[in-house]
Amino acid sequence: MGRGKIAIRRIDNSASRQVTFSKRRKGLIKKAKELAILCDAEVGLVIFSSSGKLYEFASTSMKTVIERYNTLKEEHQQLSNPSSEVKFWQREAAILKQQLQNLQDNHRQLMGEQLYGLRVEDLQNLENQLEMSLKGVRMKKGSLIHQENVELFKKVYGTRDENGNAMSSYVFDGGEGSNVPIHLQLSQPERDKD
Amino acid sequence: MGRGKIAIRRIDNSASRQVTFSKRRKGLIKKAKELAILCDAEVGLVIFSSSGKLYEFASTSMKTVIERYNTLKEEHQQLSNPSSEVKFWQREAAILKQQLQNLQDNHRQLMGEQLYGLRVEDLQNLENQLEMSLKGVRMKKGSLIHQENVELFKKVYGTRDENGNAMSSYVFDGGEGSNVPIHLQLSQPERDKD
DNA sequence: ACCTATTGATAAGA
DNA sequence: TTCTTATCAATAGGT
Repeated sequence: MGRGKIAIRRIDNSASRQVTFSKRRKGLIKKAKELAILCDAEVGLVIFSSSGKLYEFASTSMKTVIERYNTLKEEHQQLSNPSSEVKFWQREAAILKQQLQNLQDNHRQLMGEQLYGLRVEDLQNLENQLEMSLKGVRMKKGSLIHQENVELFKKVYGTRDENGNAMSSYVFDGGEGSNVPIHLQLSQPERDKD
Repeated sequence: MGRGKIAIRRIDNSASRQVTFSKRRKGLIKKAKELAILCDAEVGLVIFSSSGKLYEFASTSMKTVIERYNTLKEEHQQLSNPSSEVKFWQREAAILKQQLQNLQDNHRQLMGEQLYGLRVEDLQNLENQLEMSLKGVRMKKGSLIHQENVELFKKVYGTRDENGNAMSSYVFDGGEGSNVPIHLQLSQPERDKD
């Protein structure tokens, strides 16, 4: 529903993911309200953004909805473990936080940001890494594009080869030492439905 | 959205209320799914029909969502229930783990690895990003090298030893492609902020 | 349940 | 973030 249709998969670009989140969250909550009013239903909706912020809607109250839900599900089993377990999870979280921090710094540098603490040597390493990555990406893109061309070619010319016509008359060498396997995948993977 | 617009208030006719409930419930759940996938959000949705039947959707599991919700709410009103604190840290760890996972995937792609699921379009975006990064890194390296040359120059010509002799007559030009490590490092790198 | 005229939601861009 | 607008998607009213 917009200037173009989009596939339902995680939006890579963080900024547009955020924008889409705002718009769709608003739309979703509006429709939840409408359903509750139009159809006299009790609705509870909880949304956590990827950054952990909470958004909620409840036609009555969230407490009521959750209690009704739990009652219906008869899920009242509580985990009962003491407080030393708290320390375990705190440590777990601290470790993960540190790893995240490191990776994020690394990532920002890879993205060409936050370069201020680096020495020439570090920058050179970064540059080399980026060049390697670029090479890999371009190679992959090249073979992918070629693959699509092959499929197109087959669709146009290659359909009938029972009568002795060659399926294809050209071969892709993969360029610069390409060792990417070529998958001829004519059909799209099925998505879930419901 | 239909043959005519309708006011958002309870539908009196029981039959059409039921029909509308079915249609909109389905639409609402679809959109909840899409939001979760597109925006990497955790979504929980509970719907009780006016006749009391339960319908639900959760991007992870309803149990997880409700626990996260309750934990967050308890946070807001002073924490420190022993067992809920455990849950809090478990959640914290889970969230961090997920973020780490996402970043790692992202990182591997930036490093030119794990390119197999991507479409040409994705690869093009990656390539563009890498080129931008490379540009930034090279620019930074260039200005750093220049700065070091200035420092060197000052040491060579601006500082003499006790006998008035120049310490060195060698001048480094630091041109493109140089990867000779030079440690002058006059200032310490700044660390992170929040 | 299926059909489509219409309204509603929203992707992209400013 | 908000506004606009071209397009795609959801659905109201019928069959």
